[in-house]
Amino acid sequence: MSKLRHQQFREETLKLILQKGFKGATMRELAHCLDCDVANIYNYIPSKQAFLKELLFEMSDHFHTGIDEIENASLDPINQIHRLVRLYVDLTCAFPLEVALLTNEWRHLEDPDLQKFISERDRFESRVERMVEEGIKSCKLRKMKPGTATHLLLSSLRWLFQFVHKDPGINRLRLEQDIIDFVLLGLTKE
Amino acid sequence: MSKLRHQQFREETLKLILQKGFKGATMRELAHCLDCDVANIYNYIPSKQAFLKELLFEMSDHFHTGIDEIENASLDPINQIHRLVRLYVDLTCAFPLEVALLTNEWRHLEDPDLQKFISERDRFESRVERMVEEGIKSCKLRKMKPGTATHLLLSSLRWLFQFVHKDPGINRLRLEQDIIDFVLLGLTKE
DNA sequence: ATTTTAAATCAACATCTGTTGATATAAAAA
DNA sequence: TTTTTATATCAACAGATGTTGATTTAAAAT
Repeated sequence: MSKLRHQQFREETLKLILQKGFKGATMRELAHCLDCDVANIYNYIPSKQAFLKELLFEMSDHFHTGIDEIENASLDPINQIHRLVRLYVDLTCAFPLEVALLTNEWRHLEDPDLQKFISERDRFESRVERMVEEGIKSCKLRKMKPGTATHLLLSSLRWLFQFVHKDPGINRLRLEQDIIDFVLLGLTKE
Repeated sequence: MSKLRHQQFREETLKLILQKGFKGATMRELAHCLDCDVANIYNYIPSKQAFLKELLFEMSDHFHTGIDEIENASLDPINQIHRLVRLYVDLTCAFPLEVALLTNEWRHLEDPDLQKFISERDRFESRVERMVEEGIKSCKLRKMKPGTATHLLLSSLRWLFQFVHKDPGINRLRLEQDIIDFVLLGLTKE
């Protein structure tokens, strides 16, 4: 089992799914991209659905592990958000196509995986919301509804993979700083 | 041609597409939702693809018309961005499911419609970027790469329909203000 | 009352979908 | 060398997919 071929397979598949969506990316078209027969693909994965499931939960775990570390570092709210942004940027730069999958294709999971995924996703958002709440309570953050603030924060981060996809050689540190500035300071000159 | 039934058809279809994605929402399942026969649906639309196409370009036009007005009002950059946020919020509150379609399903268009859509979308983003550029040049906005600022701004707005979908009775004016504050001032207390 | 239009139903189509079983070749391990 | 393992190919299936044509019922317009 050549790791290299596996890697190439994974990348081509994710590229095609990004372009056409999970349901739109057919096994036959994928085989054409990989320049092999359809049946051959099943030497790499048990099924299309299993491929989706594995990658989604793998990425979900990465995010949860990352936020574990942030929680355990006992930082003040501002620095927690710093770290959260950095987590998102780092994961997106390391796995842009996988993050795109996470954002776009989770609804094609089948029950009970779908329900499990949704609850993990909700749990992640709750953890972020708790940080934001802390920040507002301690007056480090501007007073606003924590739910709204959390959604806006995460919404800003969700399309990061497009940056990285368009420009793979992007300066990660610069990107991190720009996003932190946007999220914390907004667009206006203070 | 009962307008009411048409409206109901449109809404059920969009709801199903939001839940399952365009390709995942099958005609048969849709028929089941509408409690009618599959063939009957074709009294309302010429084809699934035509339905997608019509709604996407309808929404795209709404956004362009909105930004036309903003450009013609000769406002300063800050107020232009105010108005842009309001445009997004208003359209999302008026057509939440259609905005979701615009965000999630455009890649299922077929050529040449797909190409046309993409170029319209790029044009919209360019128009926003021009506003942001103006703002930075005239020192009303913080100095940063206009491309990054634009993407972050639009990214924050893109998931608005989730707010509205979760809570249809949401206070539109309050939402507008919260978003404007986030986008312009960020999360921190100045 | 008659004509026209909309809305619904049924069975059926051609095509595309993911997936499999049997099998052959190439590479690696013993 | 022999044996095992990874990789590839072929043809095929069972089920799902969007869509159609012929036909009927219900409503609206004249």
